[in-house]
Amino acid sequence: MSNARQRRHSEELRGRILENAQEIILEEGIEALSVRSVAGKMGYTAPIIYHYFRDKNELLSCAIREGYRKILACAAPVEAGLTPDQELRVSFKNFIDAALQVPHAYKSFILNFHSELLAENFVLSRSESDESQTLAKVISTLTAGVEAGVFAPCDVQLTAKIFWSSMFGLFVRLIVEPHVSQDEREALIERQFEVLIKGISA
Amino acid sequence: MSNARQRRHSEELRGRILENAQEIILEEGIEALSVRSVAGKMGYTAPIIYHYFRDKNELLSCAIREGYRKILACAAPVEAGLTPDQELRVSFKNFIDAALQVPHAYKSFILNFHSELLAENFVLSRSESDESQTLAKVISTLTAGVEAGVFAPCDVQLTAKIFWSSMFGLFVRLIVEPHVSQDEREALIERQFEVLIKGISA
Amino acid sequence: MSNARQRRHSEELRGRILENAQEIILEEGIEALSVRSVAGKMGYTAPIIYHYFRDKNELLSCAIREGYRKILACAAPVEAGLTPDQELRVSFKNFIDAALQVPHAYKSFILNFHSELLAENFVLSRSESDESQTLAKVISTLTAGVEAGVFAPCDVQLTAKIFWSSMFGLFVRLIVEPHVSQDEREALIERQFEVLIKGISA
Amino acid sequence: MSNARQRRHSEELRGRILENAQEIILEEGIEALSVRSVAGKMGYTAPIIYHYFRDKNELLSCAIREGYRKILACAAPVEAGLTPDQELRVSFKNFIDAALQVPHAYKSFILNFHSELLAENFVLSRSESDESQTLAKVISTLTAGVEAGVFAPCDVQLTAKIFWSSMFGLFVRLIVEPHVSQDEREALIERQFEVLIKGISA
DNA sequence: TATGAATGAGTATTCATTCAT
DNA sequence: CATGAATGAATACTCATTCAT
Repeated sequence: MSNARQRRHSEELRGRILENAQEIILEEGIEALSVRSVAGKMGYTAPIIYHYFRDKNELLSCAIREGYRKILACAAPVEAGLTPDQELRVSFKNFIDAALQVPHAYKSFILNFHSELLAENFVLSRSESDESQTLAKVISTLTAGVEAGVFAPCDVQLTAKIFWSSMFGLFVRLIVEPHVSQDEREALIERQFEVLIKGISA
Repeated sequence: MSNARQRRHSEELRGRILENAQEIILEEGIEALSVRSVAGKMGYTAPIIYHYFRDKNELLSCAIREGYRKILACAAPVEAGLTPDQELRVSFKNFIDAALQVPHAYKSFILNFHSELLAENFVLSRSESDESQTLAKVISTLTAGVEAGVFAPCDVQLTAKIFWSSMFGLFVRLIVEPHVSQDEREALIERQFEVLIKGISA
Repeated sequence: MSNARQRRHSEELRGRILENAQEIILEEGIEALSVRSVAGKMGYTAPIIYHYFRDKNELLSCAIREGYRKILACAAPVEAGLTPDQELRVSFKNFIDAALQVPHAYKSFILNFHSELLAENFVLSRSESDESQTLAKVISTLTAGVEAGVFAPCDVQLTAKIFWSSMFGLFVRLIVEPHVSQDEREALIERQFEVLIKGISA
Repeated sequence: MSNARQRRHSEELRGRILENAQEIILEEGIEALSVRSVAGKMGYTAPIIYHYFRDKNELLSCAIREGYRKILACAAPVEAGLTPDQELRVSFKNFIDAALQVPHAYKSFILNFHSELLAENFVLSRSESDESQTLAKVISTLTAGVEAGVFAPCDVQLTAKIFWSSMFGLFVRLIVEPHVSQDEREALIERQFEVLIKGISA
């Protein structure tokens, strides 16, 4: 068999390992992930993992990182033709709604402050030239709003960060507190937007 | 006599165990806490722990709960004679400043979503009659502000919650992202208050 | 307080320890008996046991021995005026019926072949002058039967032993096999007597 | 090739573990069997056991079951051409003689009322269609005897059971009481057969 | 008399990891 | 490529026992 095919096969297997690891994390929690549990889930035995990952830690890091990316990718794109404040509201609302349908995933991936992962997802401490994807859209929407005279002139970078972190706070609490009714949740999200939007309005 | 002294000794030892457990959690992370690690740290052997705690879980819960209380106790009380918005600003600012001096503690205790502890610290999902201490002060200040005509009339419960969770979000990010400069931090806190206060003002 | 009273108290406590140990054995099985479990059951702490028993083994031996004696004492005395074969039948029947009402007790005490206990309850290997209580009555009844011409002349000692051990075998199986219906049990006992009595009849 | 060899090796090792477990049970009693004791006896470390047995209980069950089978296998087959009563006498005699040469084994395995094993060895409570091997031969011999007019007509099932349990009782006592002389033993066995056979004769 | 403290030895079990094959 | 064997180091937990008080 050709070298190339082997390589493809090899990468594919590595990918499958990661997928299985993510499934275990989601379904049984992060401490249920063991070298053997992931190998066993795939019908393999433990040592095979070491062909593809140096040690358990590498496997774990990669799995969490990928899981995190997958989740962020879920954030639905926003339809065009909205006013800036609608845009902010809709995009966050979409994200939260999507997220709360798989709260487990978020608890495992977003709230897992795994050291290696953390550095990759800084939001407050990035330089302008290196903005996180997450933040970029907020910034552009805010800028548009300020230019349109809807939002008061301000340090857009700074404002985007506190907007984002405010929403993050509500988001985390909603994930972490399981007994908030749907109505209550809607009310909280709505009220938070109301306050924030009013707070940044012209 | 002996009885009393023994009892005091016993309680003191229990306390020391908890302190050592908290230190381990702080210094090495929560998964480094084992019955033996805490006993060993104190120069004891493992079984003695079971004199004071039914099992590891009880030890863990108590340690986390106490750690959490210690931290909350740090939140400095606010001086009198402030306007409602100043009061909110000062109390949160104090809390964040105090917290950021022991950021490790927060990562371990506040962000440790240990199941047993979580239930005790729900903020969003409490009924009115059972408000969390954390929230109570926010509510009373908001109410005072609304009555004074400083804040716009609103659902005070709801608004307090989103106020709190917004601050929580910023707070978590500040803990989690270690490379935010003091200036930047001040600016973020200031801006967030600005927006929130404006958002709820009359 | 007087020496005598102390002594009485001491013996009484020793007795209570044994009773509690027996209860544990009966209710939770023999491997549930630990120095601490028995002390705890009495509201005491473990070390007190060592005032009354050298070690756990002594406690265990004594408890089993006493339990065994209590059980044997249950064997109801037989009414007078019966023919020898009736007497045998009735006395064994009584014993088995009584025993099967607390099968747990038997499994724990009679079937517990604890080395020290065993020696005290030999049935086959006693000398004539040292017959076990258990056997004595069988022997006297057999003797009476032989003298009355109901049973065939024979080595009464030997016959008593095999009579006893035959019944013991049925008895053990009935205790050990829990799914024998009452009817089936009656039939087994009846048939066994029939065969044995016929086997020793004149 | 390698696959086959490995498999053989694997099964052999499993077998060796069981053998060592049985030896421990025989020599030191059943409560001396621990995962580590058996591994240690073989020069291995404990975890290897878990390659071959799910947990200690599986190891224990297998070991006891195998031990039991080995013992039953010892019961020598009976030569042909005997009368029914001779057949019964000889087969039981053989069994007892064989058994008493390894009395320890019996104490450990036959008298070990391990829950899982027990169910497999019920004798009294089996249905007709599901007779225990142990009982089957007794039944067939009895039937033959009844048909031949040697034994009195009777409920053969029932009679076989009491015949078996009577012998079981004697057998247990002989194992449990170590100080019965060979002569005495012979006499007991002989007398018991005499009585039983007379008891069921036509 | 009775206790609390403390321990040492032991239990079953899990896991990451290595290595020869 | 993949495995089975094997291990060392953990883990939580239990228990009998001792000793000073």
